[in-house]
Amino acid sequence: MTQSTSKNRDQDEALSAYVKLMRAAGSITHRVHGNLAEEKLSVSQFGVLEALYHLGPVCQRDLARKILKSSGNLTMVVRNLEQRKLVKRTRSSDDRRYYQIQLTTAGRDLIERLFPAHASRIADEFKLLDQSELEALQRICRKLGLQVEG
Amino acid sequence: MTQSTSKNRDQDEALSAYVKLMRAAGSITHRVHGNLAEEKLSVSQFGVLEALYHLGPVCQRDLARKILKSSGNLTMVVRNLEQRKLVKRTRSSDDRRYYQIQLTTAGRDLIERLFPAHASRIADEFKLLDQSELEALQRICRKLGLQVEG
DNA sequence: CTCTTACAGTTTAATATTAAACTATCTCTG
DNA sequence: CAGAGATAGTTTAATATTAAACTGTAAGAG
Repeated sequence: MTQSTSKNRDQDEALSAYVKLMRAAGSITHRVHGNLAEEKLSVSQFGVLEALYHLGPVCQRDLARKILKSSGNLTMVVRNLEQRKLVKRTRSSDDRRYYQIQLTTAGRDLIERLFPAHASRIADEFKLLDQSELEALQRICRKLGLQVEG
Repeated sequence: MTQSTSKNRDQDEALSAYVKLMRAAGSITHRVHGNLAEEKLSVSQFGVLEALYHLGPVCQRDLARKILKSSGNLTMVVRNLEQRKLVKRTRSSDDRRYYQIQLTTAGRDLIERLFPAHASRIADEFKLLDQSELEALQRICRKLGLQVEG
C-alpha cells in the first residue's frame, strides 16, 4: 500500500498547512483590526472603504468579491456607509443594474486618516519574515487564492 | 530619504503579502466549507467537532482559542451542539469553573463520517504546491500565527 | 480567614452575515 | 421585436457573532 500511505502523508501535510494558514490569517486579522471599533467601523466596512480607496469607484459585486462577503451583505454594508455619508452610490447610466460606489470627501478623509496606522500594523506583522520568505509567501498564496470557485 | 523609501517599500510589500494571505485563506475556507450546509452545521460548529475529534475533551476557552471566536460565541456554539446531542459538557471536579467538552458517540460518528471528504477537499486545495512550497508555507505561517496577541 | 484579583463561562443587546426568493435590467436568440 | 436566460442588487428570515456586563469559582496576599 505504498500508494495509499503516500497519499495519506500528502493529505496530512495539506491538513497541517491548512491549519497553519488559517491560524496565521485569523490571528493577523484579529490583531490588525483590533482597534477598528474605536471608529465604529466593522471589518467589512473598513474593507469597503479601503477597496474604494485603492480601486476607485467600483460596483457592489466587485466589492463583494474583494472582501469575500455575500452580495446581500454588501447591500447592508454599503447602505450603512452611505447613511454615514462615507460613500456615494450612483446608478450607472449605460447599465442601470449597476451602482457605482465611491468615496465621499468625508470617506476619503477617514480612510486617509486611518490607513497609515493600518499599513504600519500590517508591516509589523510581517516584519519577522525576511525578503525571500515574503516573496515565497506571496507566490504561494497567489497560487492558492486563484483556484476555481466551486 | 533612502531610509524612508526603503521603509515604504517594506510596507508595500507587507500590504501586498497581507492581501494575498487573506485572499488565499478566505477563498480556501469558502470552498472547503461550501457543502457544510447540507449537514446543517455552521463553520464554527464543524470547527468545534473537528477540534474535539483531534484534541479529545477540552474546555470552552481552549475551543474558543482554537477556532478564533469569542467565549460568548462558544457558549452558543457548544449549546447548539449539545442540544443536538453531538457533544457533552461535564463540569470539572477539581476546578468547577471549567466544563470539559467532549464528543458523544453520535458526535464522533458524524465527524468521522464527514472528515475524510473534508480532508480530501483540503488536500485538493494544496495539490498544486510542490513539497518545498508546502514546507515553506507552513514554516512561514507558523511564524506569523505565533506572534503575541495585542 | 478574608479580601482582592483573576479566570471560565453566561447573558444580553446590538450588529453582521447568509441563503434564498425576489425585482429590475440587460442580452441573446430566433 | 418577443421571450428566455443571465446578471446586479434588494429583501427577508434565520443564525452567527461580538463586546460588555455579569455570575460563580479559584488562588494568592496579608
